[in-house]
Amino acid sequence: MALEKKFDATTAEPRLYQAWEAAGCFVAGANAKPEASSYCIMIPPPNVTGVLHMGHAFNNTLQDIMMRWKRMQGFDTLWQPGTDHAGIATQMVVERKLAETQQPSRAEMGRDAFLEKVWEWKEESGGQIINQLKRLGASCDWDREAFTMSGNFPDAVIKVFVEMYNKGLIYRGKRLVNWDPHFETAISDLEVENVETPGHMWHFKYPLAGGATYTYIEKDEDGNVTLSEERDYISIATTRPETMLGDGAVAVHPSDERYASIVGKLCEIPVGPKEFRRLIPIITDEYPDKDFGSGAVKITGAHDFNDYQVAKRGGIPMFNLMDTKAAMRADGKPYAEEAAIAQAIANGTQEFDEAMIAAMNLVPEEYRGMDRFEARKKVVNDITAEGLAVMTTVVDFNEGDDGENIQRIIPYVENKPIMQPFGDRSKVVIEPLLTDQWFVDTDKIVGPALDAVRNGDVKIMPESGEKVYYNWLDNIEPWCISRQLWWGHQIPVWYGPEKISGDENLDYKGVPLRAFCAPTAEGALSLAREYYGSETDKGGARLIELHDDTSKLYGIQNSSADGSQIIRIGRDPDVLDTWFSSGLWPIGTLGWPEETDALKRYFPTSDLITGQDILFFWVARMMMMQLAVVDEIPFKTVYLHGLVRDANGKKMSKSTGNVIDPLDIIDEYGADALRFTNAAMASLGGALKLDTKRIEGYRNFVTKLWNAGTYGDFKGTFDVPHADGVPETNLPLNNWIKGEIAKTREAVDAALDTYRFNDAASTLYSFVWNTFCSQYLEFTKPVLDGDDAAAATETKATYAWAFDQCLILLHPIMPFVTEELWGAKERPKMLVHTDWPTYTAADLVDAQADADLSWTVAMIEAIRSARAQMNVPGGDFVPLVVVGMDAAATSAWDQNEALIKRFARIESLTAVDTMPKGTAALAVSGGAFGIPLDGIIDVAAEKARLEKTLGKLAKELGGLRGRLNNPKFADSAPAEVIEETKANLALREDEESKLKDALSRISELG
RNA sequence: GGGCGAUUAGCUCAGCGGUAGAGCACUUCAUUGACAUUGAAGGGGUCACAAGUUCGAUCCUUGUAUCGCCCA
Repeated sequence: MALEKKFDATTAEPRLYQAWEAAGCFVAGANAKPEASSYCIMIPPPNVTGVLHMGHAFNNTLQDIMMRWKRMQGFDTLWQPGTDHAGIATQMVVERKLAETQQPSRAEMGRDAFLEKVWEWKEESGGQIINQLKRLGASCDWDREAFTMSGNFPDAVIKVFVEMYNKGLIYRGKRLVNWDPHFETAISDLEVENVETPGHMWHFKYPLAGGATYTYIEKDEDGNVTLSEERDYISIATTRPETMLGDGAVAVHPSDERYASIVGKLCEIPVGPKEFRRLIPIITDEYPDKDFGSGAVKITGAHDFNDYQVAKRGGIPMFNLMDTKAAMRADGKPYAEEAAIAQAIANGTQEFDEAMIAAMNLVPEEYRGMDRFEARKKVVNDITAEGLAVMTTVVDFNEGDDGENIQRIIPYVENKPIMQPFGDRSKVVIEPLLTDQWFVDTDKIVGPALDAVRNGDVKIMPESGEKVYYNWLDNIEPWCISRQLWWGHQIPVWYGPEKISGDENLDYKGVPLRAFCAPTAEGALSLAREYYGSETDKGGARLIELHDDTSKLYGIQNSSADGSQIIRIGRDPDVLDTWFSSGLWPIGTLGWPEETDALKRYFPTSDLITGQDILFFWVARMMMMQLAVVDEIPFKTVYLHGLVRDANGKKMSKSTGNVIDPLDIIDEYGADALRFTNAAMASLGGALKLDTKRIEGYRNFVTKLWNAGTYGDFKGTFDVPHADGVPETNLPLNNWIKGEIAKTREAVDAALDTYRFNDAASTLYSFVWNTFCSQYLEFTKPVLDGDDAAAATETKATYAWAFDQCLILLHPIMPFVTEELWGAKERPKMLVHTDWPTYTAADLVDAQADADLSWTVAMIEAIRSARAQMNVPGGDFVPLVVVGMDAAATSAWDQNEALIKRFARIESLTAVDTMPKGTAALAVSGGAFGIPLDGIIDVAAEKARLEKTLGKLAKELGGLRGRLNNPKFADSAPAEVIEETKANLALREDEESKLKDALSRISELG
């Protein structure tokens, strides 16, 4: 079969991929040797809404290289693919689509109908990334494609929740969480992006209760009084005035002398209707920074994470001011009533509990329903109008009518950058909000995850990743796992009213009090029956039912007409954080909790290849959860890589317009070129800057390989029948290339063994382009074109074999072009399942051939260099002379005379006693070689050339001699280093003397 | 503020105790022999700076400067 002149990636890639799939090449265990060890990679599941971007392309190229390599080696392989349901992202996409197509909104259609729409969307347009991965050549076992909302996976997720709940690793509580007002759900702290944003710091006066005053004294570092005045207020600085309505206290540092006299007193929140102003205590806490602002801070436990801690420590009530859209609350009793109760609490005359505080709305009527940012403006204006803003004096220079300076007194507002939290999906400002949420008690499960890495059971690469991992896990916070969404795994908890202790009465206060956690509704029912007592126990007086409207959440206590009691339990409407289910990806996709064959064979998995940006989101959580659930590590090695950036190192983003679409790249350059580029970029710890020039270069490499194929085809090497073994050879040329291939195979394996994809790629690039094409291929020409039939036959067979080895070794990185070339002759197996070679350099390197060919290559290069610099016309054949040629050189010459003559354009070699005048000298070992150029030599050019070479040599010699002359070097350096240095020196000295001779001879001419 | 990292050729990056490599770009030459998506030859670097360890430092240690990322 004759090869096409060019490789047509566009048509070949889909054809080859189909052939692999049709033959089941990627199925788990395909091509495994009997009794093979397993090798498994879990794909980092892309969002079901995802489209392939450069990061995926990079990540999956590396995984595919490992898979294909291991599969050829005969491991029992599994590359487990699948997608993630991606709670927020998917819900967002479907909601947007409903809006675009004028369908009822999510709220209008209700939970069940909406979920149906999501599933519809998923069937129609979800998972398009899967087909895009195929275009990249990803050799996943698609028969096993998983989805976090399908098959056994949801059951596994629910089971884990229930087990962790029963072990006390999951709890529910009212905590301050990051609230996304756009999606109206809690999110975890990892889903918050803190961005420095221009902001303001306002300074307000909180008047002391009852008009009390104190002497406010400020001192400098030396204790000298710089300010002393009577004040009837305490000055507070805040970036969030709208939260003042929920203040529970003002805090100062215990060592702050300025305020010591008023600690314990009450002050007034200077906002809201004057007759209902609340008084709050001035307390001490370690949190305020004396040097920041006035040193006094307002404590708003329900709206700030630092304040929350202070409020918890100090037993200060936390008043929630906002609704789920982060607008000022509009529910509850009139402000006057609420404020009175709050005042009673502050005075200590009213007891309070969490539920009571949560129900209170301390937003004055005039603010109710207002957007939080509008409310901020209004608070500032109201306080300023009342004269309670701290004022400052500014001077407008030369602005007066007569050019004089004007002094103005204005409110003191600092313009300063503040760290503003944004939702990573919604991009709106996150509001800390006090809500009931489910948490994983990470403190209890973090230990084994840390130990597994510390003791080396799991290795993270690059090593710096381990440090980052420790740092995060050592300081881990509880993980908020409930989301107020519909798309996801609904929390398997049903609520009913709590029993009053020791009594059979039920205490229903409108909030869920008793949780029943079970995998199914039936399970929850039976837990509830057990708890409340069954109907028969109560003489038929009590009936336990499921409430069907989960959005109403909670169990309801009813009494029916006959006096019997009906208790309803209702399911928690919330769903689990997507990362909770992703955290179970390894066991979940392998069929857990069933003891499946796949689980036994492939778990724990081998390598995890993923982006360092999800080390915390995913890797750490998989570690914690797998260890918590099945007490085993999920994988042995984690390979972390960076973000793919553009050629200038900029993050690719739509708004910058620098996004490179991998599918466009595949269309233009072919998947192999993209894959090779990815491999070449993948140095451990390096930045990933993608330059299309580089892709173009590797596309050229694909062409180079193809052309080496067409050369072979042209010379008949594809007529040589396929053979698995290494061919027997006699010609030095063929002996030599076998050794070179063995060295390359070892280098590639060593590189892939240590995940140095870039080393593997550059080894192969350099071998194929330089050694194979520029040298070996060229050197076969005289033989294949020559008269020695036996030599030609041997060389044809060797070329065929050697080229096959190139295809095999390149296949993991460039599967398409290699499979296509492989298929150009009859083969026992497709390349994808061809055995990876195990020959070694020790087996195949022929020392003599190696030395001879190296010398030959050096000789050709030296002659070409001299010719080019001496301006000897390229086509001319010139004579070569030598003085004192040694045995090694003679042997090498004899073996490879034809090659040197052909490729360096030499007509003859003559041994002479002395160099003829006007000879261009060659820096080659084994004798003083020269090209006689009498008459045509450019004396000046030759002198310059020799001097330059001598200069370089002198520098090198200086270093070598310096070392050897240093007695300490001889004492301390290892023997082989000394030997090597000595040998090197001798060689260089010999070269130098020959060149010096040449220089003096040429000088005679000039 | 805490943590992690980077600084090597014009550009993008490898390397790593024995004074430096690749690709691209650049210069010169080559055009019927697998390949112009090419071939041949060549220029270009006190490896950020300073001190230390060492026989020897681009590499190890410490410090400085600049830049990046993550977490507050």
